[in-house]
Amino acid sequence: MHLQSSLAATRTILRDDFKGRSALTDQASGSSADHLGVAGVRMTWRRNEEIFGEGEPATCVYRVLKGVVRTYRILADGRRQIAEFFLPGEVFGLHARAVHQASAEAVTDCEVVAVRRGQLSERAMTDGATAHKLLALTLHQLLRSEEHMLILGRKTASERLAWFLMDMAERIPAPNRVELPMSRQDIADYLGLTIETVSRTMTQLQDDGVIELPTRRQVVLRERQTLMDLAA
Amino acid sequence: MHLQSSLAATRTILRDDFKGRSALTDQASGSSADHLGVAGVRMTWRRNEEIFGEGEPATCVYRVLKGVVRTYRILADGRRQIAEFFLPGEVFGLHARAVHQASAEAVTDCEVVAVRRGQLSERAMTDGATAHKLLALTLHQLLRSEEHMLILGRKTASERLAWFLMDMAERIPAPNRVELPMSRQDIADYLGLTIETVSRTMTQLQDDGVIELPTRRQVVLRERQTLMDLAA
DNA sequence: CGTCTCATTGACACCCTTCAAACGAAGTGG
DNA sequence: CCACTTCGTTTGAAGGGTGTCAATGAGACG
Repeated sequence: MHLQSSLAATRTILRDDFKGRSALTDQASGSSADHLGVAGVRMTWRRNEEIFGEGEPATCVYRVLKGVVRTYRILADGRRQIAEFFLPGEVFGLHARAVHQASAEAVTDCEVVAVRRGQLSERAMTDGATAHKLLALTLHQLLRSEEHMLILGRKTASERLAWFLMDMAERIPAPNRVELPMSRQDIADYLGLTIETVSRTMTQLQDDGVIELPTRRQVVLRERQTLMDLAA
Repeated sequence: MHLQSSLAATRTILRDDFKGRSALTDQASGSSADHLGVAGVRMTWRRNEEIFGEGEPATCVYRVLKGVVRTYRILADGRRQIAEFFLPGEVFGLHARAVHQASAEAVTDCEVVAVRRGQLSERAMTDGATAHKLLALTLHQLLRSEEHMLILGRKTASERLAWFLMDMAERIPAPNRVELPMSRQDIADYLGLTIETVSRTMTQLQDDGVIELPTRRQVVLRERQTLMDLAA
């Protein structure tokens, strides 16, 4: 668990070093952009920077423009569960309470549009279409998290990884080749495994001819059907 | 896995035997009731009866009046993950596209109010308050499922069980005594464990003096703090 | 008192984790 | 351009927590 503890330490450093600064640059670079029919502020975050933390007041809802974001929960001893990765076009920060129940960080350098929750709910109150859209986004997330639960509760390491690869392949439209934006540690924390198991399972899938790993961040899907069967 | 397979078999039998019948009685006993500001139909279901199945058209949103409901997903080989238990007052059936993505069954004999999705979304379109309520319910579910993910991905058997017991204790208001409405198999499938591990862990907690098990369905919380610490 | 279902307990196996070391790619400074 | 460092990843060996298989036990019901 010391790996994750050091990760947490890194995070704290990053927060202290850069957060204030980017908060400024964010404001500076903040050209207005449309998001759910509400004017939003464009913001940029660096790799591993914290976007919001558990317990902070939830002021905004975000949409990813470029890059990838992770949301997660963490235990006192460093055990981390990544709830979701958000790719360009996807919306995160939808939370029930006034206070964030999870943390969000930039997996890669990224650019997002932020919309004030107040403005959004105000608009939703009067505009049925916006309310509907908001509900649809939330339901989509709920749907995904229920599938995620099945993965975490009932699937083996290779099944989890196969599901993950197929899911990424669907979400990043690219024929039989997936560029993974996140580290092995992120994948492990997303799938409820250790980094070693992720690595070993990757190698195993490669040895079986199911996938190919030209570089550490690239995966070639050799036998889609095998992956589909595993992921099912 | 044969235990779960036989469970599946039992379910099929129950579906074939009773579903048609209760569908009739449901209509018969259907007195109108209020739910989310929309008139609903009161329905009753027997223990282990299927309320809706994965893949069926999603016609209704439900609210529990009496009894307990479980929603779950199941794999081809019988592995089952229970997403949530719904207690009196709680709402289920939200998570849906046109077709249900999970199944729902009665854990105990139960009584629910069903509201047509069509009517509900129609009302939500024009009434901001209803839309807001609907969104809040969905966000609450999402919040719970994210915590559930943390449990499934990162916690040990005793931590899972402690969390489960504390959660049930909060939801069923009763001082230091929890009446479990569901079987060990249900608990196992909710927590991503086997029935044997649930049983062993229960016994262990009892041996440690943390809980007491007067009957199989009753749990006395002896050391709430210990449970809280484990569950955290 | 039998039967059925569900729960508990035991013995053993195994998948995944833990601990540890080696490896490799990327960046830095000489 | 090459050592050197650093961080992330891979690989190995060993151990443990949970699963599997099997038998026993305990309520519920007729």
